[in-house]
This record gives sequence, structure tokens and C-alpha cells, in this order.
Amino acid sequence: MPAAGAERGKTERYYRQRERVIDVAVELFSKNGYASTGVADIGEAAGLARGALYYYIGSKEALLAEIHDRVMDPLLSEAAAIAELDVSFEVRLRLLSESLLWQIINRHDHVWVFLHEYHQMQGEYRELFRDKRSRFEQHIHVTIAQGRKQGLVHVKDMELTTLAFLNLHNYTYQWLSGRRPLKVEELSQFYCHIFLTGITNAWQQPAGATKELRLGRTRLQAVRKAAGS
Amino acid sequence: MPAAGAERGKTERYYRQRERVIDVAVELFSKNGYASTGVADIGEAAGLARGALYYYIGSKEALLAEIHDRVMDPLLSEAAAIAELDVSFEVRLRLLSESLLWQIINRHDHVWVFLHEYHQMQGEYRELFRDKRSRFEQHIHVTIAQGRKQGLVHVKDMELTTLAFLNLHNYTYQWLSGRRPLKVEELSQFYCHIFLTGITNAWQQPAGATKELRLGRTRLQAVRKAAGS
Amino acid sequence: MPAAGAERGKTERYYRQRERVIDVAVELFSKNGYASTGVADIGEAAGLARGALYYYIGSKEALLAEIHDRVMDPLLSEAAAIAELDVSFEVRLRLLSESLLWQIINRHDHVWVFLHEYHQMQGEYRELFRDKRSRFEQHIHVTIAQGRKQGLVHVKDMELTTLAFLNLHNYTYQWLSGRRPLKVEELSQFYCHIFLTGITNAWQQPAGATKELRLGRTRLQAVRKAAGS
Amino acid sequence: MPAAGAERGKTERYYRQRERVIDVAVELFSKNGYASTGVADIGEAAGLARGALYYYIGSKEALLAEIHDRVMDPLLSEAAAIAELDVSFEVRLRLLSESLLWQIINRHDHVWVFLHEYHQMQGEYRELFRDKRSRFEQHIHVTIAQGRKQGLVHVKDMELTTLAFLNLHNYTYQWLSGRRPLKVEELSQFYCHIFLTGITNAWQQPAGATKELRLGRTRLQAVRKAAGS
DNA sequence: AATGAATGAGGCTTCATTCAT
DNA sequence: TATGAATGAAGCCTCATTCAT
Repeated sequence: MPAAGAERGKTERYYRQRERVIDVAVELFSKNGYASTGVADIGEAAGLARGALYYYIGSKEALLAEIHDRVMDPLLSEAAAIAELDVSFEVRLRLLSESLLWQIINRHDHVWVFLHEYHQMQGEYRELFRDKRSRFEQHIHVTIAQGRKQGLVHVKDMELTTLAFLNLHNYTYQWLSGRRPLKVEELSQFYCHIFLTGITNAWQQPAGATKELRLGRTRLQAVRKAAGS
Repeated sequence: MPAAGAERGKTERYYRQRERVIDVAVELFSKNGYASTGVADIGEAAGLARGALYYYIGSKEALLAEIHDRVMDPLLSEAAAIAELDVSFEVRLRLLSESLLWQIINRHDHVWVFLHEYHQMQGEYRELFRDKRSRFEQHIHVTIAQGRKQGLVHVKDMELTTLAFLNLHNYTYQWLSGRRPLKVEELSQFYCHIFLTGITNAWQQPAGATKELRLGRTRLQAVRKAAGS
Repeated sequence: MPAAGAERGKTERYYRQRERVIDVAVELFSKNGYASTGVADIGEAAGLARGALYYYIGSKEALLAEIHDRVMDPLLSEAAAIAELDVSFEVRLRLLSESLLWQIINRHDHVWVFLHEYHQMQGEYRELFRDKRSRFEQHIHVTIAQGRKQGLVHVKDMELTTLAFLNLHNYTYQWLSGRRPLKVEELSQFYCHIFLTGITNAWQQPAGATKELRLGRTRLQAVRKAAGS
Repeated sequence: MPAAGAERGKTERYYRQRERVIDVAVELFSKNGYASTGVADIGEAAGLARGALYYYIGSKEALLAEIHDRVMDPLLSEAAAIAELDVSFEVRLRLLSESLLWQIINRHDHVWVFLHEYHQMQGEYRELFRDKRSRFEQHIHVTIAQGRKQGLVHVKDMELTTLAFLNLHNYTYQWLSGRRPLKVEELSQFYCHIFLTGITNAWQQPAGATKELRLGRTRLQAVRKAAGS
């Protein structure tokens, strides 16, 4: 999706510069937030005057869209490749997990912008990426459904199960920075262990838990009421 | 935490109006985002002139902090109450889960602002809420550690385990709206089932999985390389 | 000049409160400047709500006028008293000097406002105090003229001479605070010694001075030109 | 000291416009006061939109600082040049006087802002100009001290003597406008005559003065007491 | 391919003043 | 006498965007 009015010819140097500008923008957006990053900041960091910037990007929102693409496009093509593999549903899910975590970990700044500033896009852009996201989520949904059809997965609500998988993975972007580097395969194995063990085993309530739980809930209600006054 | 310079007398009506202004702000912030919501918008929605608004709030950032408090304060007092109960670690974790999900579900707009706009706060506010958040997370950490000491929980990295629990719960704010209403206790049971089953059971790799996995990873690498050009 | 609408009756407590409010205002104005001091600040410092404040003062500008009066009125009545004394012109001038410095030193905050914020008054107030100031300056003018008539003072320009006297005294308000306390009589004697010695003695150019001066001026011109480029 | 973020290229036209904006600001500040002059007023007078204005100035306070520099910088470089001349202390003082009065008379509007709105600057700016002012005053101090070392000047308090010199000169800005044009050299000669004659001659109290003075002071006390009620 | 200059709407905040109670 | 609540204009400043060159 090149900048408007830049469709003909402009090869080589143009696209190289363009990518550079986006690189710079990603860094600033992820560090300071989309709203708090001015176009001027981007220009300065890229060593380009405002006019030149607009020659490459078209608008601030287009820049945001471009960053989204950089995350979504690999995610979708990898998911498509995974879908074609002839593997068990567990492995398929683990591969999707690794693909997703690869982006989250190795392109943390892109993902930060992608997951956090999504709402800043409006109109056509918003719809476009709603659809793309939805397509990715379908891959996960379908994979889990596969396991269910095989009688391996025991869950009532498929939607919710898919979302739980995403919860587990996506929120990682929030706390990743500032921690020691994580390896994609290890983190993926950790998440998938929890998730797969959870959805493939039936629920076994420990004895006495129900009573304790009821007690606790009563206590919480009391605290809530006390705070209300 | 009343607005600066508003310490004289001001009872009843003042505090009622104040709460009303915050209510209005929460709604707008959660709908349109903090950065995209102008103080003027809040004033208009509250039926108050710009000047009067500042009589109640002090600053836009103070408003944000106030919203944070509305989420964090109950969370912390409930967590404290839970900590004092004499219950199994599973039940304790489920109660923490229910407490957290109660906020996420019943005060969804507050939580949206709380989880999404956290970074907009700066200086003292930021530190303040970093600490409060950290205190809450400690409750979860401690509870899981309790299970581990009892030999029930089998995980290597306690930090990561705590974060996984938070991932599972917190990201819920992202997709909650637009879905049919969820019951706190059901969602909590679902999340806790997955999480507790996961961390209390050892990992059992299905036969043949390793090979398939390796195959899949090779495929992913290929896709990645192809996209690189 | 009581606040508008406060003319009838309002004795005792009213006037006491009023003076208190002005006291507070003087302190704040002299410390932070007239423009930078809000009516709210005054209210807070006086322990009065905004409404009550306006009951006593009428307007911020009226407050400023009132402070001016507190300086000008004693100055004018003392000058009138001095004018009636049967003393030499030197003594008369020294008494005027002492009267003026008494205000500058003992009511430094009032004088600060009086001399510095004069221009903030507009319309009628401005004219009023232009006249009052002018009346005071006349006393000095007349006194010096007396010495000139007696053949003791040798100056060409009476206006300028009067203004030089005022320069010497008035600018004191700028640097007074932050220095060790000065005694009115000593400072007055110092200023009057310089001034009276100066205007009662003829000018005697030291030998060689003219030439050096011309040299210096040439040097200054060069510096000025160099900076201009 | 160009506006922040304006370091790229910007020659010629930029600096010309910048100077023009400052010129306009000086005029408005000196006429209406710094606090009472809005940035909008400056823009309007300069024929520039608000945004463009900030392209040139950075902030209102930076504008004020710039104006200060326009006065202080020449003052300091001229003083430095004077310090290097091999002339008598009287001539040196007269040259300092002429340098100072040159600014006061020929750049009256700048000096008005410089002397009157100094207190509006805060933080770093304030310190910066406190230091610059202090450096200039040192030149005067040192010069007078030179005369004293030579046994020509008879004063007790060097600080006070320096300040008296500044009083005499600086306050001129207050009444200069609205009078017929003054020549730098004449006014300087007038001031220096008074000042030098004053500090180089011993004090000779006229006979009978002490008694008259005492009488007058008693009278003043009476007036003051009468006003107190 | 790139620039610097300009725009104008909108950002948050403060302020002197009024008025019903 | 005194208050708290409200106003609305004005304050300074930032920003995404455009355009002649």
C-alpha cells in the first residue's frame, strides 16, 4: 500500500526510504504512543523535512496502517502455510502459537503499535484490519475445532476458548519489555502446555472447594458493600 | 482525592457532581480513547462549561488517575480480604480471579481506561499506579507460590506463571464489548480451570509431536524467508 | 474609596476586614506580581471565598488603586506639611527625601506595587494617579527651584533635575529586598549628599578627560558596528 | 538562540522574519506590558498566524529572553571594551554611563521590557539574566573601586554607591517617553556630574541644618500619627 | 525528491467576575 | 455577610497537513 500518488515508477530508492521512515515511526510510536508522537518527531528522527515525509507516507494514519500490515501480513501467510500441513491439531496450535509469539517477541515494537493503537484507525482502515484480524482468529478457531471433532477437546464455548488462547498470547506485549529476553519456543511451550492441558482435561473440583468458594464470595460481597457507602 | 484548591467545605452536591463528571469522562474515554477525548467534549457531555469542569477535576490527567483509583482501590481491598481467608490456594486464586473479572465485566468502561490508557499518565501518577498494580500482582504471585510450596504446582518460572494468569484475565477487556453478557463466575471458572489444570499437571508430549513440530518450523522459516524478499 | 455599593453604614467590622484583604493583596502582589496573582489566591490567603472578596473590594483593579492610595496619600500630606515649614531648601529637600524613603523602606511591598504595577491601571484610575504623582513631583520641583532662585543651585534643566532626584530615590525599590535593612535617615543622607553636592557645585572637567573621552567613544562605536553585522 | 527545533538550514529569510517578529513583540510589550500582550496580538501585528509565530519564537518567554539579550549583550561587550581602555576612572565611568544611556535612549522600548518585565522570567532564564546583570554591575563597581583606591572617591559603602549610580541611570526608562528627545552625551554628562561631584567631595552640612532637620522630622512624625487613626 | 514556511483548528488550562442562596 | 458554583473569554501552545519553490 504505497502512499497515494506514488504508484507509477518510483522504485528503488523510493521504497527504501519509505521503509526507513516506517521503521522510524514504529520506534517512536511504540516508545511514546501514537497520539503523543508528532509527525514532526518522525521527520526529525528520519532526517527528513515535513514535506518530504508526506511524499513518502501520505498521512499519519496511513503510517499506522502500514505498521499493521507489517504484522498482519506475515501472520496470515504463515497461518495459511500451517493450515496446509498434515499435522495433529496440537502441533498445529503450537505452530500458530510460535508464529504469533515470533512476532510479539521479535517485532515487539510493531506488535505494540499493532495491538495498542488499533483503535486509532478509523473508517476504511479500521474495517480492513478488523477483517484481517478476524481471518487470523479463524485459523485458531478452526484448529481447536479440529481437536474437538476428534473428541480431544472438552469445552462448551468455542468462541470463548479461542479468545482465551488469544488472551494468553496477546497480552504478552504489555509486559515484555524490561524483562530478560524470552525464547519464542520456550514461551510458546509454556503457554500451550497450560492451554492444551486445560482444554483437553475435564474439570475436577477438589473436595471442599465449593464450600470455601461460597464463603469467599460472601466475604467479597461484604467488602464491596462496605466500599459502596 | 478532591481537585486542588477545592478543600473548603464542599460537601454533598460538590462530590455528587464530581462523581458525575468522572462518570461522563469514563464513558467518553472508554469509547473514544483518552487522547482523542477533549476536555471540551467532557464538559459538553456533562452539561458544564469548561471553567466549571476544572472546578471539579483539576486536570485531565487527574481525571485519569481518579478512574484508575476506582478500579485499583476495590481490587486491592478485596485482595487483602481474600488474603486473610483460610482457604486452599486454588480457591484463593479463584476468588482473586472472580474479583478481577467482576471489575472487568461490571465496570468494563473503567477497566478499559485503566488497562489501556495507563501509559498516558506521567510523573508521580505513573509511579503511584505502578506501585498499586504491583501490589495486586503480588497477591497472585503469593497465592501461586503457596500452591507450589504444597507441591501442587509444577512450574519453573514463577514470574511467568503469574503473568500468564494476568494475560488470561486482563486481555478480556479487549473483546468483551459486543459480545453477549458474560457471568463473572462462569468466565472465572473457565479461566481458572485452564490455568489450574495447566500448572498442576506435568507436561506430556503426544507421540510423534516433536517430529511434526520440527517439520512445521521448517515450513515457517521458508515462508518467512520468502516474505523477506 | 470604599468598594462600590458599600457606602452606607457598613462600619466597624467591614472596614477592618477590608483592610485585611488589602494587606493580603499587597503581600501577594509584591511577591508574585499583579498579573500573576489571581483573585482566588487573594481569597485563599485571606480565608475568604470569592464571593465575599468581591463584597469588600469591588474589583481587582480597585484593589490596586487602594494600594496606590496607601502610598500616595501619606506622601502628599507629608509633603504638604513639609511645604509649610520655614526651613532652608536643602533641609526641605532632605525631608522630602526622608518622607519618600520612609515609604520605600518601611512599606516596601506597597511601594513595589505602587511603582511597578502603575501601568496596569487604566481609564479613570490611571488619570487619578497620574495627577497625584504629578502633585508630589511638584513639591520636589518647587523646592529645588527655591534653591535655584537663591542662587545656590546651578542647573540648566529643572525638569531633568527633578527627575534625577526621583531616579535616585525611586529605583531603590528594585533592589531593596534581599539586602541588609537600611535606615531611612542614613540612606537619605547618602542620596541627598550626592544630589545636593552635585547640583550646587559647578562642573570641573579634569584635565585630559576630553581627549580620553573622545577616544573611548570611538572605541564604543567600533564595538557597536562590529555587533551590527 | 534560534527557536527550538529550528536548527535545520534556516538562513536568510528565516532570521529576517525572526527579527521582525521580535521587533513587533518589543513594541507591544513595551506599550502594553508583557502580561497584557497576548501571543495572538503579536501574531496579528506581525501578520502571522499563531502557528507560524511559534515557528519563529518557541515560546513567549523565549521571546522575552531574546529581548533581554538584545540589551544585555551589547552592554556587556561594550563594558568589556571599556574595561580595556587606559583611561582615568572618571572617564571610564562616563563611558559606562554613555553606553548604558545609549541603550536606554536609543532602544527605549527594549530597555523598558528589559527593566520592567525582568521578573516575568522564571527558572533558567531568570538565573541566566541575573548573572548577566550582575556581570554588568561588576564593571561599575570595579570602576568606582578604582577611584577609591586612588583616594579620589570618599564613600563608606561601595555596594550602595554602585546602586546609586544604577538608580540614577536606570529609572530613566520610566519617564523618557513623552519628553522631548534627549541626547545621550548630555544626559550622561548631567548624571555623571551629579554622581562624580557627589562621591568625590566630602559632606559639608550647612550651619543650622541639623536643628531644622530635627524640627521637620518631628513634624513628619505628627502627620504620620494623625493619619494612623 | 525535497524543503521551509504557513495555516488554523484544536489542545488544556486559568481567570475575573457574577449570582442564587 | 458569606458561600460555592458557574461562566465564557482568553491564555499559551501543538499539530497534521499543504504548497510554492
